Amino acid sequence: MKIATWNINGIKARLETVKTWLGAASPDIACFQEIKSVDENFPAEAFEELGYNVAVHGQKGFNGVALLSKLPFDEVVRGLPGDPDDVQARYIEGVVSVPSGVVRVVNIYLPNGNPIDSGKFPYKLAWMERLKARIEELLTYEEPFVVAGDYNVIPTPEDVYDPAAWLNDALFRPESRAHFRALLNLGLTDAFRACHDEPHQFTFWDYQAGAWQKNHGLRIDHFLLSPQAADRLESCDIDSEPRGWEKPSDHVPVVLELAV
DNA sequence: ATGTCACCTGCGAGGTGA
Repeated sequence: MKIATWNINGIKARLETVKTWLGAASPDIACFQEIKSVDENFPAEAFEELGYNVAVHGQKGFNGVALLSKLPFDEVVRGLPGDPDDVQARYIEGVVSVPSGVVRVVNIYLPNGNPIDSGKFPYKLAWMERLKARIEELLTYEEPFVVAGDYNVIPTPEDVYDPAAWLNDALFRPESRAHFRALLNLGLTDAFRACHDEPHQFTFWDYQAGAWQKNHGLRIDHFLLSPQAADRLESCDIDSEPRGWEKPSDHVPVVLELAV
């Protein structure tokens, strides 16, 4: 089973690009972040024509996540549990049945957290604590699950082109990295790092200052796997090609293969 | 590098978020 995650930076601006990539890569499940659309305006029909079931958790103007699956959803959860006052659309879960049982796919758009002297940074860290609590709950099911998405966290200095330049950014602050490590310490596996040890493998290049041309990138889009999913890991790769296309997202897809 | 892009309001260009 092939599962993809991609921050598409606006479905309205990216529909043709996304359809082209889906047609070629043909993942069984796709996790999109930053759809920047309300549910009603998400072009579900365009993806249904490609053979996908569609589940959306959107909001007006920014944020928003969507799940596409060639298999029907047995269950969908919208919104990260733990704070009824949080209105930001950054979380959706879907469960599908596979020959070996079930696979749960958690799709997240983790808060950016900049600037660090604003309320956005504590919101990010609190969101990560709520995510940890949800993952602890899912671990009790002892089932395969993947937590895919734009984490807005650079895990290590090898995951950024110039660590010194990013020390005071919410994506690389020690607090953000510690919260990310706390997820790994629950027993989750960083799928990309389980498959690749080369430094400077990036999933995001800023639109500004020729970042793509200079390979000034970050690795901030991740798959974290439960033990039962990690046992089924076959491959995890970054597809950087779409970053060079016309009208690209600033992120590229990451693709995971699980034996199910 | 003050470097770019997408979306909002609302119809022109500035604000927000990344």
